[in-house]
Amino acid sequence: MAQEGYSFKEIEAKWRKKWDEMGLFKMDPASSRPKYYCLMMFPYPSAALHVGHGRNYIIGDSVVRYKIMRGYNVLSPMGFDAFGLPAENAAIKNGIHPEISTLNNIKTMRRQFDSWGAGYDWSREVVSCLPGYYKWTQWIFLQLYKKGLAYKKKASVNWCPSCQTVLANEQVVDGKCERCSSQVTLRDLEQWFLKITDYSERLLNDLESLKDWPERVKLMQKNWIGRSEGVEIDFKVKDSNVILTCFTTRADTIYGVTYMVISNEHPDIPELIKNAPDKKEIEKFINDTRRENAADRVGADIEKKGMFTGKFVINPANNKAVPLWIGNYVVTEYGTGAVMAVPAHDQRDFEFAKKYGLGIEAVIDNPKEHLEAAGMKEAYVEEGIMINSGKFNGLASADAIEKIADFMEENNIGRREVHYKLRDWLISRQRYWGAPIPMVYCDKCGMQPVDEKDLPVMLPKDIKFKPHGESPLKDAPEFVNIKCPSCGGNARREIDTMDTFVDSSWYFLRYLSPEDDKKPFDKELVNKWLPVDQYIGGVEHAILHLLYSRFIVKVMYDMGYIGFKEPFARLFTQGMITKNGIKMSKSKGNVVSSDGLIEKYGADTVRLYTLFISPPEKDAEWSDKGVEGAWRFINRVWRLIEDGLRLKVEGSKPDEKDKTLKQKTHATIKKVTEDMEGTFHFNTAISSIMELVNEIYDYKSSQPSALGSQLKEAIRTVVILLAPFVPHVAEEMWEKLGNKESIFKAKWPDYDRNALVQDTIELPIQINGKLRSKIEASLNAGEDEIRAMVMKDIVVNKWTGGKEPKKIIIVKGKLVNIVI
RNA sequence: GGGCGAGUGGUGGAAUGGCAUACACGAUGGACUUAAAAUCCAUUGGCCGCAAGGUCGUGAGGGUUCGACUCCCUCCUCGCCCACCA
Repeated sequence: MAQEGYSFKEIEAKWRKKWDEMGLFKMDPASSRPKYYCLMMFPYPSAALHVGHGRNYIIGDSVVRYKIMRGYNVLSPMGFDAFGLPAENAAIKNGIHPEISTLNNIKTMRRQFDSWGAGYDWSREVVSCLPGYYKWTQWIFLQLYKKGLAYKKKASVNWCPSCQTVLANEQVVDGKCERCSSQVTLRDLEQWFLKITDYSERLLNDLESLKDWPERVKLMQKNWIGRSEGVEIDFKVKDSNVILTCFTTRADTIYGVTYMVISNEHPDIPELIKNAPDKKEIEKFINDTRRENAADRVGADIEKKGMFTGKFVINPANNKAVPLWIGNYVVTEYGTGAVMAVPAHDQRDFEFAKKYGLGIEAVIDNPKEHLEAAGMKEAYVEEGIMINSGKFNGLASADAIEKIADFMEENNIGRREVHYKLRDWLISRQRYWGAPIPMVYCDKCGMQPVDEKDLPVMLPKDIKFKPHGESPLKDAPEFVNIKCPSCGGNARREIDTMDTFVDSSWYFLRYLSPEDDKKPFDKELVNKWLPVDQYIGGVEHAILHLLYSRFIVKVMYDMGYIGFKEPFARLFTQGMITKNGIKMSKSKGNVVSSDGLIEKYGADTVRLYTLFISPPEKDAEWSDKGVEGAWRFINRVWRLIEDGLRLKVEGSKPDEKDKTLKQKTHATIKKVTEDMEGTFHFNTAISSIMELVNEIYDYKSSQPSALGSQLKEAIRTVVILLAPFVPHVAEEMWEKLGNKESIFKAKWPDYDRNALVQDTIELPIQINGKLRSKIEASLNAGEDEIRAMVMKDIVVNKWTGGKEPKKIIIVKGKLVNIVI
């Protein structure tokens, strides 16, 4: 229990007030110190935060405080990603307007940030649901529209029947709605898209420039963009004018094509089947499988289904006619929606061919074991030697890919192409609580953008929250009905709002001039402060949020609004805190309230434990007992200060104990500094400080009366090194040690290289067996003694037996081995 | 199915080629106390041993090396991301 110990309540309140007064977290625009922009992903405002949330902000705050101590002019802003579904869903349920609940939650969250001691420059707060912000989200939409990067099309979209809204592909998890877990269905709606696919290549290539991003995140982005090089090949449909183009990365298998299969949404289907005798059946098949596809985004192991169209296509490589099928396993949006099927060398085609009795023709031979098409149990997808492929026989398949591509291009039957998995970004939401899309529809003049000077398009406040499949804005006539900006006649507003990922794709630019009502961001300021030096957030945003932000930044760059191409120079993704092995959530009933713990132990204890629990990029299991340990440690240091104040320093005789303490002190500075600069492994930084504290206790108990000056330095060092982690109590201790200024004005200590123990010494020497045993016999000798022996006996070369040892291994002062 | 990561005491974890288990939690015993709390001290991987000490030990098996938790190969288990992307 926490009743006996330092009085954290007073101390924490006292120093928070001080920091506020001294403007510790206010960025100084006039400063000449080097800048450091440390950005936390701005949160969605939710009511009750737990220790898992706390971890994110505590990590960020520790970095910020460390950088302040290192003399940087730090920008550490905070804001709120305040539009979004939960507030609107709550409004439907309990009738409280989203704006009211959201602003209330923001208030609560600000208080909780405070309670963790997390410091921000609140004068720069950004709240995405306020008109002063979403005005500029709308402005960004208009810029994209101007550039032809925003367009509308009818699209088959994921529809959540429960939320009554459209979901992005990414919001569909295992065929279910990410938020409410209802089964997702398909719907055709006119939707707004942003043309992120225009930037596929650059979004991919520029990943390389992001040296300080976790490889894992870059890989996820890379896979998401999904670039593949291949060939588009034209197949003429027999007895028809239609030419079907398919995309393949395996042009080497072209001679093995035994059928072609197109998606059930392929645009040429009506033309292809218009005279088919079983047209009705085919149409039924198409409708059935489309419905299944929608329901079965689960993916896993859907049964492959297909139907013959009655048509044949001509393989341009060998002029053979092969049947044309419609299949449920062809992805409409990828490539051309048509696939040349090579059952012998593609597992999916193999399964399909087996099921429907289609031909299997081997054209790549396995060099290890000859392939017989008849006996194949699965497709052979590896490289090999070309067979049954006309003039390409005998080539290695990898070479044949190039040769056949050349052949296609020369004969104008195909061409090299690059395709991406990345799809355009669907931003329309049939929802109220988001930024209205600034477009107008006039019966006479058609669709047109809202004039920039008329922004923002304000969200009306008086709204009925009754889901009916369209935006609630439809029921706000004063919003919908306006005069056409061109002809002045009757016109309607767009009633869809934007995906909140649009809001969050540019907020980091707004922090530099949050109040500016003339422009979204200040070119000069953002060019000075961005890219963000350190971005910190959850790995769940590793793909979408980061990709969208990178996209918007590139567009702004292309339009000349900013001078940098990537928003975030360095990225850190932290793990979440679990309890009983699962993520904390109200519904699971495993939430550890941070307010309660802070009440009991104070913010510093909660911070220390949170940082100590595990390396911050990993998930970590919460333990209430562990908190007690952190509390004990802080009190242990606290007592050290109080004792230290009573000590009389005797400036005399530094002995062996002083030397050890000095070594430990400097080793600790080195360790903590390296962890702060590099991996953010606060857990090992803190444990090394704990070791130093233990060392100090040892020192004290061994020399209770005569205490050297080394003790003072060690204690002072402990306090400074602890400051980023437990700022309040560190300040208090710093003051007790007689310092007048805040510890955050103190200089972070440099370590003295000479004071450290040299870890390993490698000496190139010669040696024979006799000396070896002699040295081994003195393994416990000090480092100097071993070295002396080496010098005396070996360098003089008296023992050389013709053998040349590679090195002597001495680890931490002891001979470990002799390499001959 | 593909990609990535991880597997170390009772627990969280440390060590990235050099004393395996730092630091902390928990546990056991002790000191202090009328008692409790707090604090301090000792022990805490397994096995053998009264002890000194010995021996085995980082998911399993093999390899490289004077030396492997660490590097390489095969396999097992778990986690995350993607998933019919031709």
